[in-house]
Formats: sequence, C-alpha cells, structure tokens
Amino acid sequence: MNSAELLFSKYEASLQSCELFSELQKSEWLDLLSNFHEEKWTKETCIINHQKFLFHFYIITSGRIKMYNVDELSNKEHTLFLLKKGDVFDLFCLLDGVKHNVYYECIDNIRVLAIHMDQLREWLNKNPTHYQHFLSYTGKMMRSLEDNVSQLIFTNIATRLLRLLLSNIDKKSNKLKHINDLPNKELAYLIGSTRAVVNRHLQKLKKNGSIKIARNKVQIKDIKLLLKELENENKNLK
Amino acid sequence: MNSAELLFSKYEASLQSCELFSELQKSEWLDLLSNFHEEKWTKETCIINHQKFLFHFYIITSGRIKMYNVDELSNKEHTLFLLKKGDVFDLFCLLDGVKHNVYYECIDNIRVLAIHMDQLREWLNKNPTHYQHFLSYTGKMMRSLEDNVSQLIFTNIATRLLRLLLSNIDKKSNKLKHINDLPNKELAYLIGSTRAVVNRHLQKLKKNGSIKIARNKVQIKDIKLLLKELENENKNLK
DNA sequence: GGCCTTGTGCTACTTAGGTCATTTTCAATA
DNA sequence: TATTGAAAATGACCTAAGTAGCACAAGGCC
Repeated sequence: MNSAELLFSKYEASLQSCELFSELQKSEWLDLLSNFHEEKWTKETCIINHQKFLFHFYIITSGRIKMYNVDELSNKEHTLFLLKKGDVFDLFCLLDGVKHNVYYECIDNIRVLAIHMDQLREWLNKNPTHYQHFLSYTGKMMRSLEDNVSQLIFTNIATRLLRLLLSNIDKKSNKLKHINDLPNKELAYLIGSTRAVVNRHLQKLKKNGSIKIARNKVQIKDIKLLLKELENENKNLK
Repeated sequence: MNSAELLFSKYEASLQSCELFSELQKSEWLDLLSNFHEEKWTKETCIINHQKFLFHFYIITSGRIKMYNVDELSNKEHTLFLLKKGDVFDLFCLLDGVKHNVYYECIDNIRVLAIHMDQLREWLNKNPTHYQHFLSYTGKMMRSLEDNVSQLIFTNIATRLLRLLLSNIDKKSNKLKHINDLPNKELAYLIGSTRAVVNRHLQKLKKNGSIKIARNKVQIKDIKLLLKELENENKNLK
C-alpha cells in the first residue's frame, strides 16, 4: 500500500462525507491523495498565522475547529463556522489567494489531511470537470452566509438560539450534536450575542422543560416544545 | 457588423468594468457576446419570478437594481446588494442551479445584456481557464458577505450608516454616488434598519454640518467630519 | 486536601433601536 | 394654483439585549 491508499482506507468515511469532493471516484481520490499528508493538532490550538492558510488547504477527518472573527475595537468574538469532519478550509484563500482575516481554534484534538494550495490548484487545472463541483459548493457557502445575514437582521436572539439548537439535533438519536458540549459563551458567539443573554434564554427553556443544562452541557428534552417556542417567537414578530 | 460586434462597441465600457469577466480579450468577448441579447426594464419593475433567474444570466449596462430579501413573518425588507453597471446576476443560480430566494427591483430604467444560463455554462466548459476567474470572483463575494455579517454583529446603526456613506463617495468629485438619490427607507434597508432610525442619525449628521439632506437626496458636505464621527462611534465601543 | 480556573445563575441597571402617531414639507399633476 | 400623496421631521414610548457584578458550583491539578 502506498501512502495515498493508506490515507484512503483510513479516512474513507470522512472523505466520502466531504461535500467539496463529493463526486470523486476512488481512483480519483487515490490520485489526489498522493499530494496529501496527515496532521494532528491538539485541542485549544489557536492558529493566527494567516500565511499558513494561504499555502495549505485542509480536510478535517476528526474533531471540530471554529473559524472566528474578533473585532479589534470592541474585542467581541463571533464564530463564523464550526467546522467538523468532512469540512474543508480555508476555501476563501483557495478561491482567490488573498489572506483571509479570521482566526481558527481547535475545539477538540483534531486530525486533518493537508495539501499544498498550489498542488490542489494544479490538480484542479488538470481536472477541470471538478471546477463545477467547486463552484456549486461555493454557491452553497454563499447561500449559507446570506442566510446568516438575513437571520441577523430579521430575528431576535431567542429565535436564533432556538434555531441553533434545532438545527443541531441528530435525527436518529434526537440528541444534540456538535454543540452539546460547549459553554454558554461559545453558543453566544455562534449566534452573535453574549454569554449572559444566552444564559437568560437557556434558563427559560430549562424552566419550561424543553432542555436540560449542566456545566458545558446542553441536552434536548422535548423537541416539540422547542418548536412551539420558535412558533411563539415568530408570532411575536407579527 | 454582426450583433456581437454591435453589442461590444455599444457597451465596451460596461463590459470592461465587469469584474466577473475581467480578463477577457476583445476576441473572447465577441465570441461570448454572440449568445447575448439586450433587454430594457423600466424603473420600479419588480422581478419575483425566480424561474427567470434559473435560466438566464444578466450583465447590467446601465441603471441600478436592488437584490433584496423580505421576511415573511415580519414583512421587513433588507437590501442584500445594490447592483449597478458592470454587476451580474444571479450568480447564486449560476453557481449551483438552485432557486435563489430573493427579489429584484429596478431602481432606475435599466439595460441588461442577457444570456441563457446553459449557454454561459457551455461557454465556461469550452473555456475552462475562465473557471479560475469565476472562482476568485465568488471569493470576493463571499468576503463581502462575511464582512456584512461582521458589521451586523459588531457595529451599531450609526457606524453602519457612516460606513455606507463613506464607502459611496466618489473619489474624484467627493460627491455621494449610487445612493445619493434614495429615500431614507432605502438607506435603512441597505444597513438593516428602519426609516425612522436612519432619519434620526441623518439629522445628527445634518446638524453638525457633515451632510445636507433634501427629499430623496443626501449630499456630503464634509468628509473629514464624517470620518471624525466614525472615529467617535468606534471609541464609544471602547 | 486545598487551590485556582472556568462556567453558571441571577440581579439590577442602561441604552440603542424599534414603534407609533402627528405634523410638516415637498413635488407631481390635475 | 390647488390638490394630493409621498417622504421627511420629530417626539414619546417600549423593550430586548447588552453590561456589570457577585456568589456559587464544578472540575482539574498540584
């Protein structure tokens, strides 16, 4: 087994879940993977060095990384994306080769597959049919960003928090995933608010029995109640 | 002269200012333009038919169109982009072929060059080198959307209004362009606020002499004062 | 065990911005 | 010139959300 085959067999599941490369056949993966190597980053690693992302591109195979923004004036934080298995970064740099002014922090110990930006671009040029997938993937990202904007303008914190919870419920287990072990502060940053305010809303949800809270822990108790709460919020906006 | 040559000579300036096709040579334009035809839409035309944008792609050669969002629950409006000469739409549909849930309204009488989506995609496939330009253009769009999100989370209305004004000052004439003839309501929709609030802030700026206001009219009187106001807002956020 | 950090729960306070209602101004057009 | 509708100006009010502060709990670690 060569290194590409090793990586493929080891991370087949992650790679198959990777939307950006969703249409790749195994043989294509093996070709592409020959340029990749594996890296492990430990929990709480912060990556502030923007240069790194100008020259490398990563696919996450396990763990979570948050991509976030800090306002220099107010020092407020905002989490733009919570990246996880199958997600890639930094797409912004890949697209236009310009520095992307955001920070990264590992929420868990994580593993990534890394490739030189140039090699990925070269591969794309050699396989131009894949440009279409890249374009449609960026289309999705843009829709997601646009939706983000709409939410910020049209909805209040209670609604944004409810949607955050509801959109992270695992359909099979009905349990909260991805964000179930985050402190209130991180939840706040995900919806553009503050710890105190998020906690205030969480307390309400706890009191009506729709969720259960513990240190670094949020559990869903009653999805229907959550949906009802969301409806009530909608009504209040007339 | 064939139709492509006619269009090119008529709209050369607009086409040259079109970022999405920034690297096209004249010969390439002529090839591409053979698929285009011209359309005129009158002021205040609203385009709600999403289908239209699934199958056609447009380059604006004169006039402004706003691309906006309406929240069904609150009926609030938000202007996502104010498109003008050299801008294109709908990029979202072009990228992934999925319906884009936004509305369009002509601010002026406008002229566009129109092409069938399929023909543009076909042209791209025939000329895959242009994929790169498309990708880097979407990169810019994504950065713009991301910046929009940051602004909404980190800054207040006064700041957003000041930035809107400052970013639309023509460097040569020092006069406001693109948005100088919009009613308060439209300015409000551009920054995600309401007419009354925007007017409140405009009155302040008028009183300190940095702008002049009339019906459907905003004029810049003193850029330095505006910049000073912006600095003050920044300081207030600590 | 005891220390120390981090997260939570809760109170009281402040304020920007949304909302409403009324008056005034403007410009189009009959 | 008179009429009328839209936009602007303005003031009063309300509330969600941000802020500050503190006590307490949980967990890690020496």
